[in-house]
Amino acid sequence: MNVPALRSHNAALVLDLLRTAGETGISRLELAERTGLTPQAVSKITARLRAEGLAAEAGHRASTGGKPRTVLRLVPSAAHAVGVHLDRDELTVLLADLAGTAVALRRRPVDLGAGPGPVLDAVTEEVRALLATAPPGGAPLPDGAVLGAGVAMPGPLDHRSGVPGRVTGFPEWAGHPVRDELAARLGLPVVLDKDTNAAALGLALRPAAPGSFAYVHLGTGLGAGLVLGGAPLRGDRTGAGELGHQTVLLDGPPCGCGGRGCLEVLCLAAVARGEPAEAARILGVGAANLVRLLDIDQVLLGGRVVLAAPEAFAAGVREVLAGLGLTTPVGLTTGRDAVAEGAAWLTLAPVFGK
Amino acid sequence: MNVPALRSHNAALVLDLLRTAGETGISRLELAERTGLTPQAVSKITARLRAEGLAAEAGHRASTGGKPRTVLRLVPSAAHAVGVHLDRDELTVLLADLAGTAVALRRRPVDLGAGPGPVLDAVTEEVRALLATAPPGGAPLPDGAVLGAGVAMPGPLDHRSGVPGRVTGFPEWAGHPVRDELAARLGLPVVLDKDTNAAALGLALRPAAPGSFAYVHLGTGLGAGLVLGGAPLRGDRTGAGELGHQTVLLDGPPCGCGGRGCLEVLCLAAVARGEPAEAARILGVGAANLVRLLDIDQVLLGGRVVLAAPEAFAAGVREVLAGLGLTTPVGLTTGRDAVAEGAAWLTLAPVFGK
DNA sequence: GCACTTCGGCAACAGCGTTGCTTAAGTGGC
DNA sequence: GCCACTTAAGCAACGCTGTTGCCGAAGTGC
Repeated sequence: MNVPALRSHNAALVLDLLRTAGETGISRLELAERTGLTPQAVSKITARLRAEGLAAEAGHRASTGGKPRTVLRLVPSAAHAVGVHLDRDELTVLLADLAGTAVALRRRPVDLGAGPGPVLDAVTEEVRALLATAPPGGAPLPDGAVLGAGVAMPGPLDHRSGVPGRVTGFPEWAGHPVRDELAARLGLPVVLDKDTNAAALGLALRPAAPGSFAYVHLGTGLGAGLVLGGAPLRGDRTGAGELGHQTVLLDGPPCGCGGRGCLEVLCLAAVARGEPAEAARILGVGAANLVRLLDIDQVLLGGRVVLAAPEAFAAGVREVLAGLGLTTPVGLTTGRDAVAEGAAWLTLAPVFGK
Repeated sequence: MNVPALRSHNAALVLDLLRTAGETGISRLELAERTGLTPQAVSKITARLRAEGLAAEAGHRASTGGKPRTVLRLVPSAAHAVGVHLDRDELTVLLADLAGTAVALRRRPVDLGAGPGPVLDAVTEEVRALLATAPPGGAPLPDGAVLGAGVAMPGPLDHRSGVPGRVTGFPEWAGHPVRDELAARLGLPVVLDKDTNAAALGLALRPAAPGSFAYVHLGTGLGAGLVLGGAPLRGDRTGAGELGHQTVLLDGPPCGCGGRGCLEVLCLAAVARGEPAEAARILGVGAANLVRLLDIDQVLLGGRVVLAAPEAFAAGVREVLAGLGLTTPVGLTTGRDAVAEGAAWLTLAPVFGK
C-alpha cells in the first residue's frame, strides 16, 4: 500500500462511519475516536469530503461545557447506483442513493428461460428508463452521478468474470458474458453476483448489522448468503452459501444434484405436503448446522416461502436452536426488494471500503 | 491507519513474501511486482529489514542481459516462538524459528483432568526447560529473541480472553484465566486458541497453501479448522469449526450435545464397530457439506483415527466427493506435531501481518 | 464579566513512498 | 578487447500523508 492508497483508505473509513451514523450524524471528534486518527487528520479528511460534496455539516451537539461539536452527515444524493434483480420470472431495477435508499424502482415480468438476448434487452431498457426518469420530481442526475450497476441473479455464476454457470433449467445462460455485455450496453461499470450474496451484502451494511450472520433464503430453491466478520463469503467459484445441498439425512431421498437427503429436497417436500411446521423444523436443523459450524451471531430468514408464513418459520427455527442450547437470534427480512437493494450495494460498497 | 502503520504494514507484506519464498529467496524487483510498490520503496524496506537482522542477501540470480538480481532471504534465526499443544493426555512444547521450523521439542504425558493447577505447572516447567536448552548445540537465545508463546488446547474456549469454557469432561478448566496465568508465569506474551484452529493456521501459512480449506480432525472427537480466504475463521465465541455436531441424520441417534444424528456420533460409532469404510463415508458426507457450503479449495484430514488408516480415509472421502461431482482435492496432514507447530504460529503470524 | 472548557483550523514538521538520475554489473556484437 | 546496451539498485529531491503545537471560536458556570 502506498500513500495515495492510505489516503483513500482513510477517506473510505470516515465515509463508512458517516454512512452508519445515518441521519443522526457524527462529529469530527467521534470520527477521530472511532478511526484512531487524530482530530486534525479527521478535520482534513472531512474538509476534502465536504469539498467533494460527499459530506456536509448539519447542526451541533449540545455543549458539555465548551464549544459544541459540529455534526457531520453523509450527503446521500452525492452519488447513485443501479441495482438489478434478475429473478427467474421477474425483473426489478432500482436506483439507490449513496445511503443505499431506493429513490426509484421499476419492475416487470421476465422469463429467464427466454435466454440472455431478450432478457438483457429488457434489463437495458428498464435501466435506461429508470435513469431517464429518476429521481422523481428532482433534478435530472448529472454526469458521473451514477457509479455503476450491480446485477443479482440465481447461481451458479462466477462473480469475478461476471459469467453465469449452468443455471438449473436455464442452460442458454451458461458462459454468456452477462457483466461485460451489460457494461457495454449501459456504458456503466457492472458487477454481477448471486442473488443471495447481494441480499446478504445489503443486510450486512445496515447500520446495526451483526458481524457474522447467515441470510437463509427459501423460495423456488434454498440458498444462503454468508457474512463472516462483516464481509460476504463468496469463495473462489462464487459457490459459498450452497445451503440447499447440505446432506442432513444420510441415505435419504435422492436429489437432482447427485446427493441424497439434501436439505432443499426435504424442506420443499414438507412445504409441498402442506406441513409448514415440519418444513420449519428441517430449516431449523439447517440453520443450527450453520450456527454451530460458523459461530454466527444471527440468522435471517427470507424468500417467498418463508414470507408466506414468516412468524411460523421463525418460531420453528428458534425452537430447533433453543433445543440445542443455542440462543442465536432469528430474524426475518422484510420487503420483496432486498435483493435489488443488495445489488445496488455491489457498486456502492467499494466507496465505503467494503 | 496512519503513516507508521502504513510502514509496518508494508514491512509485514515484504516479510511475508520473504517467508513464503523460503530458501529459494526472492529479489527486490520480484518483491516490488508482488507488493505493487516501486522498486525503490522495496529497496528502502529491505534495507531496514536487513539492518534489523530479519533479512539478508543470499547470492544472485542468473543475468538476463544486465545486472543480475540480488536474492534476499528471511533470516529464520532472527526470532523464535514457543508452541504449546495441551492435549487431553499429552503435552508438547516446541521452539520454532521465524520460518516456523521446530528447532527443539519436548513432550510428556499429562492428564487434563488433573485441573489447571498441576497442568499449568507442567507447561511452565517444560517451556522453561525448552528455553534453557535450546537451540541444541547453538548459542543461547539472546534477550527478546522469543516473541511469545502460543497455546493450543481442545475447545470450547474464548481466544480473545484466553479462557477455556466448559471443556467436555474437564469442568475445572472452565473460566480459568489460562492465558493470563501462563503469561505471568513465563514472562512472555501468550495467545490461547483451539487445537484445530492452531493446526489450521499452521497449514494456512505453508508456502503452497490454498486460499480456503478445511482441516478435518478425527481423534477423540471430530472438529475442523476452517481457513477462508487465507485467514482462520474463529467466530466471536471461538466456536467456528464445530463440525462434530453437524446434523447429518435427521432424528438419528441422540448426542450428548442435545442434538440427534450428529456427525461425530455416527462417525465414531462406525469406527467403534470396526467399520472404517463406513466411518470414512460418513466423514466424506461431512466434508462434502463443508465443500459445498463454503466453496473451499481443499480438504485436509488429520487426527489419530485418520492417521491410523490415512489412505483408506482419504480414499473414502474422495469417493463421496466424486460421487457428488466435486473435484476438491483431499489431502492428509503428516506428523503428530501439527498442532504444536500451529500454536507457535499464533505468535509468529502477526510478524507477517497474518 | 471573567475564568474555564471544549472544538476545530492554521502552520510547521517528520516520515512515507515516488520520481529522476546515477552508478554497478552483467551480456553480446564487432 | 572494446563498446553499446540492458538490467538492478541506491542517492537525492519531492509531494503528500497524518501529527504536533498553537490559537481563535464558542459555549458553560461561578
